[in-house]
Amino acid sequence: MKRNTWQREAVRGALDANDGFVSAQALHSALHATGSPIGLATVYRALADLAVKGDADSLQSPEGESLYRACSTNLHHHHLICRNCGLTVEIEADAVERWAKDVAAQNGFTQAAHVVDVFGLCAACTAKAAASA
Amino acid sequence: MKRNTWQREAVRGALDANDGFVSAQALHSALHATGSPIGLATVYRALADLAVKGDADSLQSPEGESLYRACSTNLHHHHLICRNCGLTVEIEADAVERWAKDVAAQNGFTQAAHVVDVFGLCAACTAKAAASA
DNA sequence: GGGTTACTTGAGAAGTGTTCTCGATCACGT
DNA sequence: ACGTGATCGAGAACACTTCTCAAGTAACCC
Ligand SMILES: [Mn+2]
Ligand SMILES: [Mn+2]
Ligand SMILES: [Zn+2]
Ligand SMILES: [Zn+2]
Repeated sequence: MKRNTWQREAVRGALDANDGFVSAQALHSALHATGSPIGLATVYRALADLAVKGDADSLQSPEGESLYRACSTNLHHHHLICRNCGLTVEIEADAVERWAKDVAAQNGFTQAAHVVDVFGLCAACTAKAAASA
Repeated sequence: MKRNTWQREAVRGALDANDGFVSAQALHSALHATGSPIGLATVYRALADLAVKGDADSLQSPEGESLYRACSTNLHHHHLICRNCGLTVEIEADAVERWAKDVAAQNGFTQAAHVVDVFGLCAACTAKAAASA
């Protein structure tokens, strides 16, 4: 049985307050900035739990860090992520789903899972980069 | 100018001898097993160089480890990977390429890159798993 | 070939993200 | 309230990767 603690609520709240993908450490810093004394290990545990329960999506940044996000739907979908500010657009593509399943089956693979993410610079960050260049 | 050392050749050779994706540490172990005294840092450096030159493909395992592979083509493609034995099938899918480009453009994202990998259990590993179950 | 020089190597230290340990704390059913 | 076991948090431990720097050596020049 899972207990309700202010720590778990704080993590969920911080996730909800962020619209992009964030790392455990970034979330911990954000919480500390608001005065919360929550421990880093607890943030990691809470995020892992949320991901397992399906209440949060997680992915690895190109640099290998685990990022989390409270998504609007718990249906399977993918993401278009700004590598500068973390802004995220949820995308779904049945064609890609079918393709992934088919390519695995055609090669005799079972228990197939896929990683499909698109990283780029969002419009705002693109404009900012152009201005400072 | 980049020098030719037996270390670099050894890494390239070990990569070529492997048909699946392997980690730097696994490659280092394999080399040591053959009696090579090559250093771990050197393996990391050689693999990074190969990846930059386009002579090796790299991706992150679901566990966050960087894996490398000498692919048969240096054209853009993706992979179907056995998460048990590392066996890899190279796949290309123009439809996915187009989709990735379009979804980024439609949302105002620039400099889009995509991560598309399929992980599963190859036929052999599937059979082995069934037999031991 | 011998000398010069800058690139490369490797052992270990350091860095980074994440998980583990374990005594203290606290949620929750009774 | 109480008891009990889940949860917390500080720091240690871990796994992977990169850095440091003294020693080694490939490549260029003569
Ligand atoms: Mn999908
Ligand atoms: Mn592609
Ligand atoms: Zn952005
Ligand atoms: Zn396999």
